[in-house]
Amino acid sequence: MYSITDILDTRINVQVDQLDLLQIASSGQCFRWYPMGAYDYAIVHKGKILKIRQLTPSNLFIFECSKQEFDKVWKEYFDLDTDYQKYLDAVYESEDRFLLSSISCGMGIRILNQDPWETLITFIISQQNNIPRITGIIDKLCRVCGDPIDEAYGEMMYSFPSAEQILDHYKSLKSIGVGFREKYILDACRKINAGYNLEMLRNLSAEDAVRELKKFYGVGDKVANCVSLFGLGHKEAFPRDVWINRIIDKYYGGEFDTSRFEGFSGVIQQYMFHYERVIRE
DNA sequence: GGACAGGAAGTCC
DNA sequence: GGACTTCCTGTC
Repeated sequence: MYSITDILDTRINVQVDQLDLLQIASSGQCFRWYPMGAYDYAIVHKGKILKIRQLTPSNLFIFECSKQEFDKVWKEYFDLDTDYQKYLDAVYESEDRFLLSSISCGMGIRILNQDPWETLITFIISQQNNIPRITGIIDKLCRVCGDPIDEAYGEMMYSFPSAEQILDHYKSLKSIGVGFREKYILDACRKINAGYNLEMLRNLSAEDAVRELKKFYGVGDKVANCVSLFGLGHKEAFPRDVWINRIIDKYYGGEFDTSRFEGFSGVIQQYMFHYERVIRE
């Protein structure tokens, strides 16, 4: 899955199978990757900045961080302890033509383990919205409400704001451009500020976690599944958005059987989503 | 270049 | 089934 090939004070070299930064950056699951070149990114996560470079076309990566931080933060973020080959093998065995094309096209996509609070707000913002604009709104939200962390490539990076920080700047939400989603964001902030613990949703099944998340105002089936998949580690969560519904109509006659990929259909979903978007362009 | 219309990882009522 | 904020993108 991965092996560390070299350790220095401030960077470590890692060899990883099934990881491609450009693929993940364009897969629509994360919005805080700042490209510094196609295979060079500054990534903000849990108040930390990672500068990472992929040495293409190899599967070698340079993580600019300590060994300790790699073990504590980034290993989990990139899901490095998960073997993605077994997901690919399941698709090979299925002999499903659309999925075979999807994984071929999306080689190197992983499901990142992002922060559940950040994914909740991010995917509330994503509704009825497009990816470039989502990215811009999230960036503004962090600049206005978050804490400055450090500079990366000459630009200041900000943490994703807490519920309290967003509430402190609630008057700025309009100028940030969140639009009609403002009331949803504020409701989520108040719930979290009152002590709601999203982390506990990890202990539930994906189905129960989705049911709980849908109690948030402005969180429906799609957003709840995204939070479950990208923020809570529930790989069986299967977000159905317009793209996925289009795929199911077009290639599967309106019915897609997720039980073929018990426990990881969300991973398969991500390859499907990515492929349909790529071929549409 | 600048105006304009269409549409966007949905949800609520 | 219509309304919802705002702005990115393609088109003229």
